[in-house]
Amino acid sequence: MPDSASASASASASANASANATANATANPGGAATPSFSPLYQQIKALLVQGLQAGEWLPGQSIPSEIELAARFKVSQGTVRKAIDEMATENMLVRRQGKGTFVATHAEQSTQYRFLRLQPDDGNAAPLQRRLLECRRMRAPAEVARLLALKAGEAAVQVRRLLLAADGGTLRPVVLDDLWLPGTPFKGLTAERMEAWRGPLYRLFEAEFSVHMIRAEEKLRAVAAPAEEAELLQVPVGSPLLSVERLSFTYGDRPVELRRGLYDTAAHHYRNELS
Amino acid sequence: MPDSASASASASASANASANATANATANPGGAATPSFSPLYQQIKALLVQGLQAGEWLPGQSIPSEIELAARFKVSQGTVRKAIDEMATENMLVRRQGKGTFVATHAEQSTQYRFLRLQPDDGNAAPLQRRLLECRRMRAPAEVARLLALKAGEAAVQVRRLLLAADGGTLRPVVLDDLWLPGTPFKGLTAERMEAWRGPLYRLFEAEFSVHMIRAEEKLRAVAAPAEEAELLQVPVGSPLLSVERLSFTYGDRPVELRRGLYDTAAHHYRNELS
DNA sequence: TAGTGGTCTAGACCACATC
DNA sequence: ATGTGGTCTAGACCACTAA
Repeated sequence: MPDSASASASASASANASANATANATANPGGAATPSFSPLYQQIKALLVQGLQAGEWLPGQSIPSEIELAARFKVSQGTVRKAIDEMATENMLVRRQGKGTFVATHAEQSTQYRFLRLQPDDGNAAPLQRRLLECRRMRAPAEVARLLALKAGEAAVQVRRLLLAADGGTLRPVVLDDLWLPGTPFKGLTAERMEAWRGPLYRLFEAEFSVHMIRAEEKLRAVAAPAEEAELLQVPVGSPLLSVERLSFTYGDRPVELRRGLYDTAAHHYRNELS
Repeated sequence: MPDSASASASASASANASANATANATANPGGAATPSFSPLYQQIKALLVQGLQAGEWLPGQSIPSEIELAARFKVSQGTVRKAIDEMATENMLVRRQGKGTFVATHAEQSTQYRFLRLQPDDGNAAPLQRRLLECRRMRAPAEVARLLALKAGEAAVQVRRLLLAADGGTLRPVVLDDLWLPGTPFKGLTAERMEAWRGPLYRLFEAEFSVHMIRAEEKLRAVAAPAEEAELLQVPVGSPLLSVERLSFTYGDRPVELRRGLYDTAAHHYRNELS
């Protein structure tokens, strides 16, 4: 981003471009130097991400127009455009022709359950019912602390819940989720708060705790249902279940949720696209 | 862009652009018309895909430079660039600064097993051994024919194989794959041909049958190991296995492979990235 | 040194949404 | 009519590769 000298307002990024290019050219011959170079549009992108992280623009709101951002950062509209393009393909921003560019949110219908890849074998899109089983604050177990980058013994919130599908009048459990959330950002999270909430969990996190999930990694395996989980899912002990361990990240690639789901794939499957 | 008069060779894409724009503007007021409009770079992209499909440039080879393509299609370099950009993000092309743009291939180390999301729980990247169990031509079963868009009773090739991991000196089966391939493009595919082949299967398909997989859809579920499959995978009958049904597509979004894999996830997991 | 892709700019015009 | 993103162009210069 802007060169270190330009401490004034909005930091003439154009000057930086040349500065960076030079730095890059001169740094490499010195040995196995740091990469230490990024194109202008990457610097702009970083600034925009900072803005998002700082809450300058909230999910659902629009960011300034390309022209305005170009003026603010003292670059051409095309450069801003390229920065926004990347952020749009990463689902951090959503462009809407004629209206503006908006901060992505888990509120809209289209992106509501974009991290849930489970779907019914028949195309029925009947949304799943939720049933909260547990929600308590505790010290994060070692493994959880490690994955969430918490200090040993730091506070965490543990949540357990069921997702149920309407199956011809009766509700059949399909997913058993265990969540761990870092205690600090999720200070006021209680069972009541969750029970009262209508809508996706990630929307609650956005709206009430300013935590926006933008990316996740999942590890899948087939496991045999343990006794307790089998009972909750109403399947025989030892039934094959799909285990999905998810680590979700927010803006700075900071992990903010660990989730272990057990999916009953008798009438559902996990859909994935490869390219 | 080029004037609309340039109707000469190579399908002056520019002429289309204006034509399309006009069509679009006039079509909409008429009612719920077809979309029937695509920007110039999409038209260029379509032409490039046609070239790939026709085998004008083969996997691993370079396509003409942006400047040359711009001249050929009578558009600006930037328009060609945008077309190539999209194809690169879809993994159809690979850009290499200073060298050129190349047709993607399953030959290179980096993209060798890009459709195989299974990996060992420890980071060991020891490649899997193969063992071919079966390879025969047959009439495609109804379900297979449907998914591969074959006519009922058309010829297909069925392949069954094991993938095994080196586990401290001994080989342990990890994956049991069942493949169905359309008989026509895979005319000469025999067990001997596959046995003799060193390298990824998809590389063989590219090199010997001109079938290049560029995209796939997978459906995952947890299942209990049936007797026959359990024995092949050397696990107890009823063990939980990850079932992965994959449908792979080549250039025109034509399905060209149906694969059903059973993964033993005792020491491996299926990795996925969500965004 | 020449050729390739990569970045950046400036300006024109189109498509869409809103007032 | 105005403002937004979307497309297209033309040209300059940088970074990388290979001869």
